[in-house]
Amino acid sequence: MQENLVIVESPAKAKTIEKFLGKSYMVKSSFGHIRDLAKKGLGIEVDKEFEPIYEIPEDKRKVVDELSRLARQAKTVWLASDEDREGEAIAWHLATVLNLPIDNTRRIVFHEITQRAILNAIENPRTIDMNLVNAQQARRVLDRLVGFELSPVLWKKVRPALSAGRVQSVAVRLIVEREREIIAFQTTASYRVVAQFYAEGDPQKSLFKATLSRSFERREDAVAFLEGCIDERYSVSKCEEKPVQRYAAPPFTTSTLQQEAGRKLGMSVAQTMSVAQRLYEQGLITYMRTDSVNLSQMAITQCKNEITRLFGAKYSYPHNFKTKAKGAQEAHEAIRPSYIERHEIEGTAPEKRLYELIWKRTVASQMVPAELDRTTIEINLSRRSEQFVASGEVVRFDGFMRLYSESTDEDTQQEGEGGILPKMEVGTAVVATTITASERYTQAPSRYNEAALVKRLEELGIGRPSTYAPTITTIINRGYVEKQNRDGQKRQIEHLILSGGKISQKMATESYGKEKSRLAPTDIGMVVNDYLESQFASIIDYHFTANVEKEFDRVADGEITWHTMINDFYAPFHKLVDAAIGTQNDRTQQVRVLGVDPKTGLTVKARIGRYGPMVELGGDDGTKGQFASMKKGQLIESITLEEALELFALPRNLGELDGEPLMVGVGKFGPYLRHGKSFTSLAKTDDPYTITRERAEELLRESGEKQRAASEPLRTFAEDATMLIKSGIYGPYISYGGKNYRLPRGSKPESLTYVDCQRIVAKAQKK
DNA sequence: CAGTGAGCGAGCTTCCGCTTGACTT
Repeated sequence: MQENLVIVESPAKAKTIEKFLGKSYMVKSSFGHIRDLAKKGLGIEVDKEFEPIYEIPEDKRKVVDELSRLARQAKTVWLASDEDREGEAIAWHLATVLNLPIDNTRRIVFHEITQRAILNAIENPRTIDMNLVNAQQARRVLDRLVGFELSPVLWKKVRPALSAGRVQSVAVRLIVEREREIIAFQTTASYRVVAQFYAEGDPQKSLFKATLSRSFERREDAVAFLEGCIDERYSVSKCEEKPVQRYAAPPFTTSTLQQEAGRKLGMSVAQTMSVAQRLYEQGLITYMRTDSVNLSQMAITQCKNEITRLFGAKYSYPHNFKTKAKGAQEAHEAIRPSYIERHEIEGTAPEKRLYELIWKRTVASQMVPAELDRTTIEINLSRRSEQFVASGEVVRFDGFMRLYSESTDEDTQQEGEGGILPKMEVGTAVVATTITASERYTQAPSRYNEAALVKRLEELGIGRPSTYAPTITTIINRGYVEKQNRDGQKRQIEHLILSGGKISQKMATESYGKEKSRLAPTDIGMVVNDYLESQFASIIDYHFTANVEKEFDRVADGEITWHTMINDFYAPFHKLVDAAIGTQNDRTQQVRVLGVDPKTGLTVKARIGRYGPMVELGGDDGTKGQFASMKKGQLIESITLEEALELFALPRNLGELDGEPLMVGVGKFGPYLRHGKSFTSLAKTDDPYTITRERAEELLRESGEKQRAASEPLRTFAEDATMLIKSGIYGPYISYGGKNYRLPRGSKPESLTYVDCQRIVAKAQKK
C-alpha cells in the first residue's frame, strides 16, 4: 500500500516522475480524459442550462477502476494533470468520479519534467480551479453543439454521413479558397533583365550579376531596351555594405516540428507524430504535443555547456523564447532532447533523423546570432532612368548557422542574387559582357501541404497540438480533401541575349506546376463548404474560434458563467440551424455546362452524380446521355471541355484474346485491364488512353505469375497439410481451418515448428 | 472490387481534445 498516489495524464510521464519522487509515491496515469459527453445523442440537456451528460467511455473503464482502487488505499491523492483548460477538467473529472474528498486531495502543476519542478510542485499544492474547469466545459459543449447540430443539416441537405465542426470546416475552407485562387489565376509573362558586369580594367576579380529594377511586359519593349544597351554606358551609383544579424529559430513546438520534418525529412504530419511518440516513450525527448517554445533552466544550462565544449564560449547565447502562438496554453516545455549531451540515438532511421533534427534545433536556439554583411550595388545607365541592382550576403561569423538553418516553403533563390560581391567605388565605370532578357511567368499560388495547413491553422488559433494530425485525417476520410500529386507541365520560354553588340534569341523549356502530396478539395468538399458559407457564415468565419476563445477566457477569469456564455452563443446559432432546415437547397444539384462536343453536336455537362462527380454527353431532351466518371484531381468547377471529352474514350476495347475482349478502363481503384472475369491494375507508368495491346498482354502475364506466387504458402507442415504460414500485407501469418492468426512478436516464420503453430492457434482460439 | 447515372425509404451517420495500444491479412 502506498501513502501517496499521483495521477498524471501520460504513462511515459508517470514513469519519469516516479523516479524523481520517493518510495512513498506511486505515480499512475489517466491516459487523458476519463469522461466525455454521452456518445449517443447530443449529450447535453439544452433546456436545463446546458447540463452536460457525462459518461465513462468503454475503453476507459479499466483505467478508472484501477485508479479508484488505488485512490481508496492512498492517504493522499495528488492530481497532477497538465496546467491548462483540459488538464484542469481532467483533474475535476477524476475528483468527481473517484469520489476524492477535498481534505486529502491536492492539485499540483508543473511545466517541465525536472526533479526541481516536481518537488517544488509538491510543496505548493492548490485546489481545483472551477473557473478553468467551466471554461473547458464551455469549450466541450460548444464544440458538441456546433458539430452535432450542423452535421445533421448536411445529412438532410447535402448527403448522409457528412460532418461539420468548428475546426474541420475551417480547415476545408482554407483549402477550398486556395483552390479557387488557383482556378482564377491568370498567368502572365514578362521579361526580366539580368546583366553580367565587371569593373573596367579588372575583368577577373570584379565579375558580378545584377538585375534590372523593372521588367517588361511586352516583348518589343524588352528588345528596345536591349538595343538601347548596345552603346550604353554604366557606372556604379551606390555600393553599400550593411552588417545584419540573423537569429536562431526558437526550439520546436508541435507545429514547427511538423513543418520542418516535412520539409527536411519528407515526413507526413501523422508520421512525424508517431515517430516523436516513440522517442518520447523511450525518454529521449520531452513531450511532443506542445505549443510552448519555453526551455527549462536545466536544459538551457546543458546547452550552454555543450555549445562551449563543442564550439567555444563565444558561440553560446543562453536565453529563453516568448511564445507567440495564438491561444497557446503552455502546459509543457518546447520539444527538446531530454539529455542535451546525447547527440545521437539508437533506433530506426526515421527515429534517428527526427532526433537529430530536434537536437540541432534545440542547441542552435541557444547559440549566438550569425553575423552577415549584406552588400547592395546599384548601377546607373547613362541614358535611362532604370537601374541594375545586385545584392549579396557574406557570412562574417556563422554563429548558430554552424549547426542548423531553418528551411522555408519557398526555397527559391532569385537569379542575380547570392554570395560575395566585389567592393566598388561610387562612380566606377563598369562593362556589361552579356545582358539577357528572359521570359518569366507568374506562378499561381501553391496548394497547401499538410504542414503548411497546420501552420495556417495555428496562426488562426484553430485546433490544438493534439488535433492537428487527426484533423487532416478527418477531412480526408470525409472525402472533402485529397492528398494529390501533380505532374509538372512544360512550357517554352524565350531568352533574348545581348552579347558582343548583337541580340540573339534562344528558346528553352521549363517545367512548372509539379506538386507532391498537396491538399486539394474534392467536389463534395467544395459543395459542403459553399453550403456552410451560405447558411452558417459566422461559424466557419476565420475569427470565430478567436472570438469564442476570448469568451472562454472570461469564463476562466470568473467574469461570466459558462451557462451565460453558451446561451448567448446558442440562441442565435440554433436559429440559423432551423432556418437552414427550412430553406430549399439548390446548391448540390449544380450543373456546369462545359460546351458542345464538336463531333456529335451534343452538350457536355459536369455534375455530381450518384457515384460522385461525372461528365455527361447529351441527355438534354429526356434521353439518356453517355456518362463518365471524372478522374481524381478533376473538379466540376475547373474541368475543361477537352478534358471531359477525353473521359468518354474509356472503356476501350483492345481486341479479342482467347475469345474474350480485352478491355481497358478506369474504375474506382484506378486504371485497369479486364479480360473475361479477371481484373488487373495498370502500372503507374501506363496510360489507359494509349496503352497498346502488346503491353496489356504483358501485364496480364505478369499479374498471373504474381498471383501464383502470392498464393503459395511460405511454409507447410508434414503433420497437417491444412496448417499454412502465408505472407500477407502485414507480414507472415498462420492460416488454419479457414481462419487467420497473427504470429507473436519477434517470431520467425522459418523457425516455427508445427507444434509452435498449433500453440499459437490454440491460444488465439481461447481468447 | 472494376458499375452505375433512381426516387420503397429502416436506421444510421456527426464534434474537439486529452491520451495509448489493439488490430487489420
